[in-house]
Amino acid sequence: MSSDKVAVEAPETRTRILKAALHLLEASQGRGVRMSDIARRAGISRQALYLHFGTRAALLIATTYYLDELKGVDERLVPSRTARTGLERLDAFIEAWGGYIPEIYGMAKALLAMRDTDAAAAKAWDDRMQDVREGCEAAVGALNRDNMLSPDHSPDQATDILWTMLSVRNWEQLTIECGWPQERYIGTLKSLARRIFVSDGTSNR
Amino acid sequence: MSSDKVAVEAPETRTRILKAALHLLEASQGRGVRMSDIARRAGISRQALYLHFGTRAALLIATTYYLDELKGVDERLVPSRTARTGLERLDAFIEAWGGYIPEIYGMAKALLAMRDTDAAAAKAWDDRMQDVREGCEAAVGALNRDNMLSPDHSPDQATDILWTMLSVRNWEQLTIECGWPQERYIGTLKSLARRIFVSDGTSNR
DNA sequence: ATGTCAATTGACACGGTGTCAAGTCACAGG
DNA sequence: CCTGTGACTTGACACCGTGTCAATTGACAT
Repeated sequence: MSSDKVAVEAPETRTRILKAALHLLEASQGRGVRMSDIARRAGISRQALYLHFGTRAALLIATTYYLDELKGVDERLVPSRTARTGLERLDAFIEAWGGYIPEIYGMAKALLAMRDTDAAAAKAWDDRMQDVREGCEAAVGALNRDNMLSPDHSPDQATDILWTMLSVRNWEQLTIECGWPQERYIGTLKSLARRIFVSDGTSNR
Repeated sequence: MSSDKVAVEAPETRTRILKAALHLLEASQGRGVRMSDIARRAGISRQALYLHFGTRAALLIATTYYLDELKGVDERLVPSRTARTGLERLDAFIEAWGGYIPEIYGMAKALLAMRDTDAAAAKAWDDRMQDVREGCEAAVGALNRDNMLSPDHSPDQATDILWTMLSVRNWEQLTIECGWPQERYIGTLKSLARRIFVSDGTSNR
């Protein structure tokens, strides 16, 4: 019925490619996914891939944006942004980002692997991480505004520490290498963050 | 004077190779070091490299052993092993390992990059990290024996956390990306570890 | 009929690792 | 002195994965 242009039969090659890339990256934890694999799964020739994305890095980067859109990063951050207290904000942010990591892990891993060799990939990754850092900064700032930030750390340093704690690598090490279930990861990180950043004497539990 | 076999003129090709690899890995932070680069710097042909090390991974792995020997890892760990209290042991271990990281960073980075694609490299890296983990376990155990381990964490979980805190990646993020000087890295990690693992009420400073 | 757009096929360049064959050179022992 | 032997050299080549190019096809629109 409703005709607009092509639709239905050909779901926009470009998005078919992105879906294929996403699926493969997820399935293989980001390791060993070649352009030809993605092409095959998208049902096109390897060369046609390059008609849409000039470079493996470009495809990977486009896939991250697609993924964000798909998973609704922004909405997930609403609880954090609307938190009333600094403590709530810290918890909400850890929950949101910490819960997002496993969903993007394959992508992240692949992009991270290119970071050392490809400048565009490096920039894309660093931009993303900068966003996360801003989230950390905001949480630390909220804590500070509540006079709850431990005097042991300046806001900047606290941001550095929180940002590092919440890195994809740390998630990987704790869940995949140490075998922690996701809930324990989230729970422990929340409690560690409180213990580290929230000043003593004032409610620690 | 003293003649043993060859010596002086030909410093054992093998070690010349290892030295070359080491130098290049250090100088380039482990990125973009090719077999041909190492060969050139060692003053031999690329193919001759393969007479000594069958594989890039094998060469990298041999280089880590050489590096350990050169830098005397074992001696560095003596203060940690001979510490009288758990607290001392924790501090000494953080100082020893945390101080070792910058010296092996280039190597580590190169090995880490191969980890995802090369099984031998993965095993070598994981073995090394397992050693570090044992150091963490020992420190946590000593703390526990002193009844100083915070009841918030089981020894196993505490080990996981300490091990993750002390990862090369975290060192990289804090010093290289956040620009922390090495002393601040060591100092902050020590204080974080105390804050996290040492039970409240009993001496925190 | 013409043009254009998306895609196809096949071929090829490049960079890096790893392999192979043949040759050189020095130094040993009979 | 001749003959190994071992370390090394040179040159060529295979394999992989990325990226490029040229020629072709088929569908759709004008």
